[in-house]
Amino acid sequence: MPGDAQWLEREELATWMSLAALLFKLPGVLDYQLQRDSGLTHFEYLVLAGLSESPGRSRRMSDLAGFANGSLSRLSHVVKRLEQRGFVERRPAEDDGRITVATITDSGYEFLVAAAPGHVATVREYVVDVLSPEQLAQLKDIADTILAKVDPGKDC
Amino acid sequence: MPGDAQWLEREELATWMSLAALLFKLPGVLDYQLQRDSGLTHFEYLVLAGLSESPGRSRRMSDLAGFANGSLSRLSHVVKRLEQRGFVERRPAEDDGRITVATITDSGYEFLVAAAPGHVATVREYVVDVLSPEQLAQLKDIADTILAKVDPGKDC
DNA sequence: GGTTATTGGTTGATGCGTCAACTCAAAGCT
DNA sequence: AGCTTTGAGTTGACGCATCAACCAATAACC
Repeated sequence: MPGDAQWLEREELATWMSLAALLFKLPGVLDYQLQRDSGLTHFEYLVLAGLSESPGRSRRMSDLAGFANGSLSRLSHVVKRLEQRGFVERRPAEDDGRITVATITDSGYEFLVAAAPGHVATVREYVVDVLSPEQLAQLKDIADTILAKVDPGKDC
Repeated sequence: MPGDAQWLEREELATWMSLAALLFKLPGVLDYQLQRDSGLTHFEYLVLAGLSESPGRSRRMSDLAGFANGSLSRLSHVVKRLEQRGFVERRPAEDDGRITVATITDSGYEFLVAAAPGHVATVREYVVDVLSPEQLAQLKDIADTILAKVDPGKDC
């Protein structure tokens, strides 16, 4: 029923359908490229990237989970796999035994460096380079606005 | 190709990180609400919605897969589950035995109608109502632009 | 100071998505 | 007609994410 808060107006619906389609398809494109060229998930890539740019190439698990936008549980599984591949190491923090600190290894770092250009090129090809500078700015505002609602307390 | 081909500028990177966070988190919010309140996936919801608004409440599988932004394989699995729940029926088309036509049942339709308000409310709460009309228009343009690159030949 | 609560992470079962292999039907070809 | 090719959809195995239960270490509290 149009006009009712219970439903979406035509314009609203059209926008939502476009966004929904984007949410379904864009992750697939990114994962496909990374998987094919580097055997990495987008999430795994973010984990390695998050470690590589941290001081000491190390980061505690919760922090890393926040950075990579995933749950701690998910991260734990993923880091275990990355550890088995020799890309990451884990050890408890000295001052607090509850905390686990993950560190990217040299081979993990090399692997990331090898994977990065292809990933960046894909991000450029499908997102950055198809939008105007104005649209990029708009997109950032829009995404941040929604994220503030979805995930209050991060960023801000 | 604007910009340095290999890396992202600061602004570009910030935008991309925001979008990436959105891609990770927004689907979770939507799926969570639908799962909790109706025992449906967002994808399942789209499948039922796609059927409900089609003539004869029926649609062929490939068409439905396109509408719901998923692969035919994925749809086949999902429709099998929905069929087991009594929400959907499948039968081959009369004129072409290769084509499978899916139809939403009455109980599936009732179920969808019961699930819709909560889903719509969530979409409003996290997306539509936090953005200005201007931003909604921008978002649609942006999403469609990216989708045209991701998925050339659909829409537009 | 000993018990309880809380915090940080891990683990295992379950369910869904993906990929490749497969089936069946309809055209194409000769 | 036969043989092959293409198109539409299904299936099964495997991998990953989620959820809930769990464990360990620290902090709170009396």
